[in-house]
Amino acid sequence: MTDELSHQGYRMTPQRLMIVAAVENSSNHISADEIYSQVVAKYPNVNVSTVYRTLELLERLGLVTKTDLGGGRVMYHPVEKGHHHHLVCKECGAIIDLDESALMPLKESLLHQYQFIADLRHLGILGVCVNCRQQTPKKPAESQQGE
Amino acid sequence: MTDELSHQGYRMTPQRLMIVAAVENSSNHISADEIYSQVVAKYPNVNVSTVYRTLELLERLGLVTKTDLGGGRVMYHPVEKGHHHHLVCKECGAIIDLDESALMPLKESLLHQYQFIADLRHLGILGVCVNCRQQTPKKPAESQQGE
DNA sequence: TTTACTGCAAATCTTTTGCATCAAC
DNA sequence: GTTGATGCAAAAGATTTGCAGTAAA
Repeated sequence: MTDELSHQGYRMTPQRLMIVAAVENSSNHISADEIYSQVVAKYPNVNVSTVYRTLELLERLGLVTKTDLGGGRVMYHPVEKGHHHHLVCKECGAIIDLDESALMPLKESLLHQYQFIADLRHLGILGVCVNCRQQTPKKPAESQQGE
Repeated sequence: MTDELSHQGYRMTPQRLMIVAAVENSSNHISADEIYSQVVAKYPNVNVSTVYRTLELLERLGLVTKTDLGGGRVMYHPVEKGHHHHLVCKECGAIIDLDESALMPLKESLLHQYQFIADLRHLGILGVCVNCRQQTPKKPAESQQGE
């Protein structure tokens, strides 16, 4: 990503480097807020607006994608890590990655029945995961709400 | 809905009646903001917070569901009208209703392969609709990769 | 009369923007 | 030295909340 940036003539500032690193090191998806926290830890002067501006740039260059899983928090993930989808557990907030192939039948049926080209990059499916399903007791959900 | 409310001991205020009416009369999905606009037109004194509080109540009572289609606007729709899903066109913003049956195969495969109980009431699928598909082919990067 | 509901204003929370300054090239 | 990038503060947009007054039952 940094190569791509400098290649395209963008300046390589320490802030940018750290933000890019945060996105690249994220397992899969990361919010602007999480990136900000990470960067601030080592570079107390950075501002959130820089994070947003950098993410916007990365998105414009096609290096990261933005996903709105609902709940008022947009997630970012590096394109180079490939596409994946999310099963979001509404009990415990866990995010399970879903293989692309699981959605191909849906994509095809939408295309044939509705002539709709589904962009399944941005898909989050809400539900209940295995663990929460078995431990019926409701945890005082900490991470998510968007019921 | 009004029956249900008064039945449960909630007070029937004119504001509440109008908010409920707005939700019931909406074709399918309506935002808090749209409800507010409708209500304010006839009752200039109502406040947005009343709209939100009423929607929260209706949701708690299981009379409406909340759907976050992304883009920072939450949509509400009456449960009694049955579930439906949305195909959201990212070109023109059109929202196409999708029959529940189209998603049953997905729901089942998620259950079997991931032991995940998908709550498909809250699903919005981004993509490109028929009209926009036939017209100006815009961003080559996006439509090509099928990312 | 009682207290649930409302309006208002102010607070959140996430993201954006204007602007003067600063630093990458 | 240019001018693109940053920090700061303030704005914007959606939603929430504290509080005192009001009206439904």
